[in-house]
Amino acid sequence: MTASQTRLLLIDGHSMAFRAFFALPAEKFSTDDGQVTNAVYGFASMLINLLRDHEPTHIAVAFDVSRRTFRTEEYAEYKDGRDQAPAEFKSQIPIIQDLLEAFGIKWLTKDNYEADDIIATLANRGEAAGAKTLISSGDRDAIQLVNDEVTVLYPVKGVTDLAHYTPEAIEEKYGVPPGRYRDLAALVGEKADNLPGVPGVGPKTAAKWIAKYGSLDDLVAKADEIGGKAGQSLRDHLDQVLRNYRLNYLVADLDLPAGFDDLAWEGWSVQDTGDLFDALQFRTLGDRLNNSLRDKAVGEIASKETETKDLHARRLEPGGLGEWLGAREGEVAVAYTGRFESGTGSFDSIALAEGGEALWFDPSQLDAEDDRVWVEWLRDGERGKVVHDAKAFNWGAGAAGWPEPAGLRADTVIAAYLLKPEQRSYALGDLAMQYLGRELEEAAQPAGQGALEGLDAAMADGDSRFEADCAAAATIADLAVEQRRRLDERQQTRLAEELEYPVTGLLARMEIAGIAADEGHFAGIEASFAAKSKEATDEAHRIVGRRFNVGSPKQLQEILFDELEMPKTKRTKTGYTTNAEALQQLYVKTQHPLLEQLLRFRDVEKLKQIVASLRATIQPDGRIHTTFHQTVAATGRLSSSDPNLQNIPVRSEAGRDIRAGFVVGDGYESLMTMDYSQIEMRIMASLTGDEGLIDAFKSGEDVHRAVAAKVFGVAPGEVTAEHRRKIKAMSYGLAYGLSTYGLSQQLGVSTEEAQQLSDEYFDRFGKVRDFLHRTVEEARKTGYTETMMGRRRYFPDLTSDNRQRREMAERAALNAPIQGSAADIMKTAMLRVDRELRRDRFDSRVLLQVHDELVCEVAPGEADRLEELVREQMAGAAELAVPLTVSAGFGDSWEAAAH
DNA sequence: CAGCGTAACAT
DNA sequence: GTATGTTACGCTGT
Repeated sequence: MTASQTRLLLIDGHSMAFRAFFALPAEKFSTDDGQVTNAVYGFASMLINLLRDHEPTHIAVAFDVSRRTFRTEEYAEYKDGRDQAPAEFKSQIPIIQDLLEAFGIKWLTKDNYEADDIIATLANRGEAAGAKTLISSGDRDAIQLVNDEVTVLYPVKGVTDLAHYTPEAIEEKYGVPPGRYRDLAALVGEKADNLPGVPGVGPKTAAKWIAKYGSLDDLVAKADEIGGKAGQSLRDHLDQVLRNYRLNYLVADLDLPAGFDDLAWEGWSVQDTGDLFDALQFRTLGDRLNNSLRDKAVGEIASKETETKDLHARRLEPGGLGEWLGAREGEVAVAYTGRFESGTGSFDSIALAEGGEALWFDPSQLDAEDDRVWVEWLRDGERGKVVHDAKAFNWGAGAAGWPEPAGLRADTVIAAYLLKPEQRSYALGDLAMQYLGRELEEAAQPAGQGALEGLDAAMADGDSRFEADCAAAATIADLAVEQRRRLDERQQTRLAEELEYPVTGLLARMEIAGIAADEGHFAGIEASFAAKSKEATDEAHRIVGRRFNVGSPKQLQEILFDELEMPKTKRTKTGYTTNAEALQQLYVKTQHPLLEQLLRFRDVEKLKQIVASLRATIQPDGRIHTTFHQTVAATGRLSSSDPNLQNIPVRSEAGRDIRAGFVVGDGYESLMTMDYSQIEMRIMASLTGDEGLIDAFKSGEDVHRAVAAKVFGVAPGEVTAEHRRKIKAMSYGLAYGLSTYGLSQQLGVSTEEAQQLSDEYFDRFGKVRDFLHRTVEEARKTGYTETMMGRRRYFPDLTSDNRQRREMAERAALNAPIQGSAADIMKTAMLRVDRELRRDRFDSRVLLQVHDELVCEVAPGEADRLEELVREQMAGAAELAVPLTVSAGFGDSWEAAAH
């Protein structure tokens, strides 16, 4: 490119932003306060590339104003049938316009016209000024503008991969010169614009015709000569084709406020782009700008160390591990690959990185000396480690016979969770992009759950594997630094370092330990559930008079509502609900014996499935090793899967029978369960500071009875069971953001009665109402709620225009600090218990956590001491305004240990 | 036959 | 009305 030449860059802002919006996942690009930024990021990224690669002297970006244009006046259905652009997209357009201003780039709109018309006009002016013109547009209409001086850059994939549409490229792709593209488009139609073409005529036929007849005009004039179905079809749709031809013409002589000279680009503002990128939490675009467009910067670029340091990576030479580790001064980042599941795992490779140095090895190939050094390094808590998914690493370490790694200074998965707890994926590649703006090769993903599978690992050849692993380790190191900075900013360092990171190690041990299962017991109850299920099924078939799938809601609906003509229940998306509550109500109304059998079937079938799935997960060691997820529940709770041991039935007699299959393991004396009583309500009492509620807890009475006594103004002894039931529902409902409607449903009373109960409750416990109110208002202002230990959760929907979304967010915001604080306290308690158990060399151990309950395996002779220890550590896990009481039980099964 | 959404239900 | 995970069914698409 000669420096003297005039080069004009024209961008269709709307269409490129739209492409970016769908190319980048919205959930990975949003600011802490919930503004989605994926389109802005993609657009900025594309813009920087264009500026760097084409060095334009003049630039303009055109935007559509609204869907209504002169084209919709001629053809009302123009661009009809498109989905409404999502709100997450629309909100990004003004930000993109701010971005352009920070870049010193002119952007334009014109009432009644589309962005493409503006572009056509400006291209025209560019031509008059002797400029070479580039048009970046995702709209095919722009193709008609292509000539020797005008090239269209059309997005192929994403927004950074752009095809160069020169006249030759158009000929090649469409079989017509760009000047005839309109003719072709008129015949073929444009789905995106809701312009139907000639049925049966695609680009191939259209191009053939145009080649033969020269132009659309000539083709139309000789339409009668064309034979075949296509020819008839053309004659039948001539009006449509001519309308398409009129509409796809781009107006090239608009009256625009900016002349060609006004489009001259002077450069980007260091200050303004910096401010905007900060606000948008784009970490690396600024550096990319500095590096690729330094000479077009307006303002002073602050000097700064380059973030992408050269990495000196090498493979371990036998016996060299000690020397390499000995040279490390800071914490060492660990990346690993292999297979990991259900409390065990095996490593394929490990890469370590620190200070620009990386070391790679296959841990199964360590020589005796390196193995000794490695084990020693893992054990040494003074040697800091940073890992991406430490829990799975610990499983592998356990399986390899290594000591439990000590000195975990950061886990980049957990840190990402604390920073953004509702994010779905914390894969390293995503975090690298999100926090560092760094692309990571696919093969570099270390294998936690759901990461690199063995097959892929085998396919990656040795060199790419080595490089990818080392790059991953270096990335983990950089990621940890950036995350620590952000956690510091939010004062969440303690939450991370003193709570979440240590919990990871404990969870790994619990998962590795697993809980013993009585397979014989499970087999027995599964058979009994299966027999009962068959009974119910057969009986249901007999009543209906034919066989059908009792487990199919769809078939049930046909039988209940069509054949038996029962009253319709609440609607679901696909019909009418057949859930247990509805069936129960139908039974009350109709007394139909089929309903009894259906309910019985559902009940027993569910239990059967639970038992069957549990049996399937019993490992060869006779134990069930669940996986606890530390980064799934946005409130801070743990979740459990494979199998989920946090939803084993407890309320029904038959359900509790399942718990009897979880038993004490060999070498231990019993199981102990210990749980917090009404922890969420106690937290509420403490957070609200409501004296009445605090009193109720301190009175020593049953708390629901005490609260009911206050509400109804009677002595605790005079509270009826009915009173107590209502108050209990109300108290629990509070923390869920209860509505009077919801309460009335729960209690089976009128909304008036529910409203009255609610009023009476709040009359007596006013501070509770104030607190709930304040929580939501505060969250609306700051954008987030906070737990007792500073765990945050963001609620962008609190200011949504959509009532349903807003109210949903309000209820969740109300619940988050309560449920989340309970989670904080339980995690604290687990660590305290574990610390004491290890300090005093207990053989007993923690096996499970079920939100407000811990299940421990008791070593012989330790029961009394254990109970005292766990009770003390759980009760002392938080200083609340009310006592934090726990209750304990022992038994040789989980069921027997209940209390 | 896999993938996906829905309904149902366990905590 | 909060927060999850698992299962079966039945539709869509390979």
